[in-house]
Amino acid sequence: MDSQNVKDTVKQIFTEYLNAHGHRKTPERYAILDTIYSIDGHFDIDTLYSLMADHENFRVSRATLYNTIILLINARLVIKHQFGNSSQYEKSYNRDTHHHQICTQCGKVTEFQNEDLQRAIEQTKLSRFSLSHYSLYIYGICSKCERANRKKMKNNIQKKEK
Amino acid sequence: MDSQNVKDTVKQIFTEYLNAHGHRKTPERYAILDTIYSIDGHFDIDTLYSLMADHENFRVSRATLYNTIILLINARLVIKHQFGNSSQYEKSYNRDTHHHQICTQCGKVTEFQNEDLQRAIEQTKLSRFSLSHYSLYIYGICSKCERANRKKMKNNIQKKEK
DNA sequence: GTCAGTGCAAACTTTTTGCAACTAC
DNA sequence: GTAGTTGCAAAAAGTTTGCACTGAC
Repeated sequence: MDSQNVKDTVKQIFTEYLNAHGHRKTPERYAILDTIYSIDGHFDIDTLYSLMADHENFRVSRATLYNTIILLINARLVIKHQFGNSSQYEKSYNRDTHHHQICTQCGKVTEFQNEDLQRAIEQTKLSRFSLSHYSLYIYGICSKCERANRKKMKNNIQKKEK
Repeated sequence: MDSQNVKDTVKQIFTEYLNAHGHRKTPERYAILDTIYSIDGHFDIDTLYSLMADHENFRVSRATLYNTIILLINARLVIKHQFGNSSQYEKSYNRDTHHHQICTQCGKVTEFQNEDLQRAIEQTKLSRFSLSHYSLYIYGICSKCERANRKKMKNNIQKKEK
């Protein structure tokens, strides 16, 4: 599915959601949805705010962004993550299931896919709970920080030997 | 291992950590560690603050709690979660690996264990990344909210029929 | 004695809320 | 016309920071 096709489809899903829940179909809401589906990867409210002001030339208040994102989450078109300080979001329609690798040192988030893992999670029997979605966060040290640490440690030892 | 035994062990681990990193061994730090290892399940900074003031009769400032928690996380004695608004923490030494089920409606967090799932995650090959720990959050609707929703929906239909 | 650590309050950041103005229906 | 939405500013909530004081080493 190409990008425009996805945008049209999510627009339709959102319209149905708004209708079903008696919400109004405002231009702000569609502009926000469109912008979000132009973003690859994660974003936070501030980034979205700037993106809309700069590129789409459509100014919406932060309050509206927060309000609309809640609707989009309920409509299953956006998912919310909470690594780092501010909440991060990402589009969820037509995206491959993926997991997150987070470096505890530099905070860098990397996505990866693993079908076995995905299958294992989805096949897990949950008692008295109807699953909607899930997030797996794997914490550790990325190779870049690992290298930096080794270098640092080496320097420290050399200093001590002096 | 009984509770006192665990407390003694983590105290020892913390002491080693503080020594190794040239940090001071203050009474505040040990009181915080002790309180955390008296708590079952999750807690946030505010809860910890109240607990220490009320039960331990040991007043520490929030700033110190934040500072100390970072040390404890680095010493692998505490892990941090970020569901809901405020950061949640839990002790991590001598705890069984578990996963989290979060109700998107009422926010209730339930823990569950599943060895197959645990094995699948731990066996996942990660490229250029040294794993330290992981969190799996499963989102959905808990049975309680599910029931409430059904009831609500039923009422709505009855209202419309009038 | 020195400097890391602490408490306090102020600052900062992110998110929520109240209210007047606006507009989709 | 009316009630749901929006923008704005203020408030709230959580966390960080600056600074003077304290106490672990």
